[in-house]
Amino acid sequence: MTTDDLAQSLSRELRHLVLLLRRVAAGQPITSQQYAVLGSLESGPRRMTGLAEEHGVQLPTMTVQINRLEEPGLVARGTDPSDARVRTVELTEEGRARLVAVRRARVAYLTEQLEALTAEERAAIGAALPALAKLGDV
Amino acid sequence: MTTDDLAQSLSRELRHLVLLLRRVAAGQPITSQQYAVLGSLESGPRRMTGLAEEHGVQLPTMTVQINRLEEPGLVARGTDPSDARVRTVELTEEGRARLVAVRRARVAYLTEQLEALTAEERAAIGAALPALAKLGDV
DNA sequence: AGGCTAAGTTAGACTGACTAACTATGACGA
DNA sequence: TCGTCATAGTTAGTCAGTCTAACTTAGCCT
Repeated sequence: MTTDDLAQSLSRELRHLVLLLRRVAAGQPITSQQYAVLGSLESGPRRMTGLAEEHGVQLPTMTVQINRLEEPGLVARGTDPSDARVRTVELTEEGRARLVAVRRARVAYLTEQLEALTAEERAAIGAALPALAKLGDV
Repeated sequence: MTTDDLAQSLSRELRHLVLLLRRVAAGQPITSQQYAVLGSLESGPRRMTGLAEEHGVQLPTMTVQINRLEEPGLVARGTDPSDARVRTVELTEEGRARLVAVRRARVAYLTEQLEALTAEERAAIGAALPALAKLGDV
C-alpha cells in the first residue's frame, strides 16, 4: 500500500471515528470539549493561554469554555502573583469528581466496543496508537 | 495490555485525532461536514432521510446543510416521481469539482503527515484501519 | 514617561446540532 | 371513499463551539 492509498483510507476512517466519538459523548453531563478542558487541568492549575494553545483554539474560545465550566463550579479562576495579567484556572473538587466520572463512562463505552473485536484486531489497534499519536505532531 | 487499558489509550488518542482532523479542514473552501455530505452524493442522488441517517444527524440538521450547499450551487434538489413527499439531492457539476478538489487537498495533507512517520509506523496504522472501521459498528 | 507587547475579556457572527411544531403526502381499514 | 395515522421534509427557536475585531489592563524597555 502506498502512503497515498493509506492517506485515503485514513481520511475515510477519521470520519468514522468522529461519529464514534459523538456517540461516546452522547448522554454525558458535559460536552466532549468540556471534558477535554477538565482533563488538561488534572495535573494542576493552568493559564488561559496555555489551555488555548493545547486545545488548538483561540483565546476567546477558551474564555467562553472556562466561563461555562466556572458557572456550575467545576473550575475556579485564580491569579498569578508574579504577573497580574495572567488568570489561572484550576479544578474544583466537584470538577475533579465530574472528570473522573465522565472518564469512567467513556472508557467503559470504548471497552464495550473493543470487546466486540477479536484479540487480533485489538492488538492491531494497540500497535497503531503510538504511530497515531505521532501523526500531526508537526 | 488489557482491553480496559487499550480503551484508555484509545480515548486519549481519539482526542488527538480530532485535533488533527481540525487542521486537515483548516483553510478548505467548505467545512468538513459539507465535505462529508458531498461525499455521500458522489454515487448518485439521495433522499434527505437517507443522508441524515448515514451522517447520524436529525433531519432538520440535514435540511440546513443541504440549504447551505444548494445556495452556492454545489447540490440541487429534485423530487421522486413515485412519492411526492420525497426530496432528492444530487451533486451539480460544480459540486463534484469541489468535492474532488477538497479530497485532493485532504489526502495531500495526510500523505505529508504520514511521510513523516517510519515505514513501520505507517504499516501499523494500515493494519489497524480495518479494526478501527469495525469499531462502533454496533 | 511613552510606547510597544502580552494576557484576557467582550461583542458579534457563523456553523452545526437539537427538539417542537407545522405542512403535505401516502397508506390502510371501516 | 373517507377518516385516521404514519412518513418526509421544512421552519422556528435554542444552544455549544468557534472565529475575528476591538477593548482593557498590565508588563517591559528605552
